Amino acid sequence: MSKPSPRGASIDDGATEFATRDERKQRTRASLLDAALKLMAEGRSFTSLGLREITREAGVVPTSFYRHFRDMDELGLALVDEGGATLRQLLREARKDVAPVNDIIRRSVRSYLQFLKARQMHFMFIAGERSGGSPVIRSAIRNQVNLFVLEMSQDLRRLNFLPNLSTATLQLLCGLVVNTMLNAASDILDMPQDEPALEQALVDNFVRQLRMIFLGAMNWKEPAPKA
Amino acid sequence: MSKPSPRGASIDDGATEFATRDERKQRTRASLLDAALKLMAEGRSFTSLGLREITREAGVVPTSFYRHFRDMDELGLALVDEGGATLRQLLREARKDVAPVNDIIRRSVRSYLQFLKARQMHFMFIAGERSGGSPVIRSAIRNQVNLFVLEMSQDLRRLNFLPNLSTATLQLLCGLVVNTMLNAASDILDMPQDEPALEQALVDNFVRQLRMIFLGAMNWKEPAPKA
DNA sequence: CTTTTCAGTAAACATGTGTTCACCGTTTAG
DNA sequence: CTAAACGGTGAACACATGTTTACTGAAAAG
Repeated sequence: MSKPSPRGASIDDGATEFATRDERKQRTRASLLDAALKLMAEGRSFTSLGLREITREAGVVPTSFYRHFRDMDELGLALVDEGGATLRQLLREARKDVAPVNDIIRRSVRSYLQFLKARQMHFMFIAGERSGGSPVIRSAIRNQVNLFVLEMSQDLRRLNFLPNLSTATLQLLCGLVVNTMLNAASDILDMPQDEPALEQALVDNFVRQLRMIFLGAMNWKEPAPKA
Repeated sequence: MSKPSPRGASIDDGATEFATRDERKQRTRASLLDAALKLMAEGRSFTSLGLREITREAGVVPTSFYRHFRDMDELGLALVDEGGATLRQLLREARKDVAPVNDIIRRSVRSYLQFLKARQMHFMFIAGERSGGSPVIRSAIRNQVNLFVLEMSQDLRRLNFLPNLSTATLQLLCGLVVNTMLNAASDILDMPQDEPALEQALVDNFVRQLRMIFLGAMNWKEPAPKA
């Protein structure tokens, strides 16, 4: 009659039995974070999540929450950190596919989509709470995204991509690309996932948008610095 | 002499006194909508708003809510309608400033900013709930935004702006512009409003992003239709 | 082996929630 | 002028919420 919790990872993995105390703690911490993400994936905003709701979903008693986070904001910030880590990982992944200068965009989009599917919830969280919800986590997300933009522009510079553009302009370009990326993310993740035709349409549109942006960047003329 | 009101010190507005019943109803309906917007402006997402909270802010008793909306979703959809109307009004406004083909972008941005300030909350709502929160209002917003993109592209066509671009490409361009607009909106509205220097930086960045996009559009080559 | 530490538990609390119901007083329609 | 329609009211309901307090039992430290 054991009704296991509906979470994906089953509770006793076998490994659970022989885990050190600290490992166990990190484990329930992670399941709290996962619970929050899962609830958001079902169409709720972060600010609408309740503490009890999360602990219920995570399979612990409400009071356990306080062993890990002072309040909901702290949990939200932890989620932002995870999201930031995901973004950085995406960037690290992208650094490998630098070889063919030919059809970069289409290639990059392909690996981005792959990454997007693998971390659906993180992207949903970032894209969703970037402009809505609690000011504190909103600004934390903005920081992470700005950092991402910065790193990306540095990568482009290092690759000698559009070498005649100033650093500021490269950052402008990357900001535009990242906005487009995140918009596309929430568009794509919102789709019924059994409609490959519609998804393909969205992806094609995404690719064309990027092409247009890069076309603009390639034809950009740096203004002479004002006297 | 006015006859003494039985409820004692009631503030008559003059206007309130001589309103027809239906006008009064629309008035409290509007104050419910405004209350919701105001609460969101204080840094909450729509899904986190409570029915009682809204009626409290609006100055009516909770049960009155049901005289206007079946539930919170219905109120949310009403807000989306208002937001859509705002967008359409922005477009109508923009149709007037078509004369100088010279520095269109800077001019358009200026009037956009003016509009943005005047309807802060609507834009905050649209930009904030576009990717987060309840699926039903999210998709409603998406509809309104798509409609806006469509109308805008038709306007550009009518103005013979970039006449060598196909309709699909014009829509692509407008989608990109609208995304950039909405992102800029939430960036700008988030700022402490007594920092004109930072705001100017954001606006400049916004203008440059648009320039880059339009540059891309101007250099766009329509692909030959595939055999 | 003993003692301390500490993640998770159980019960209780004050307060907030959405929704229902019968009711009132004015506006509207006949 | 009378009767109906109707926007707004107040009390009540069953239940959910965040947080506190004291407790448990196993892992870690001595």
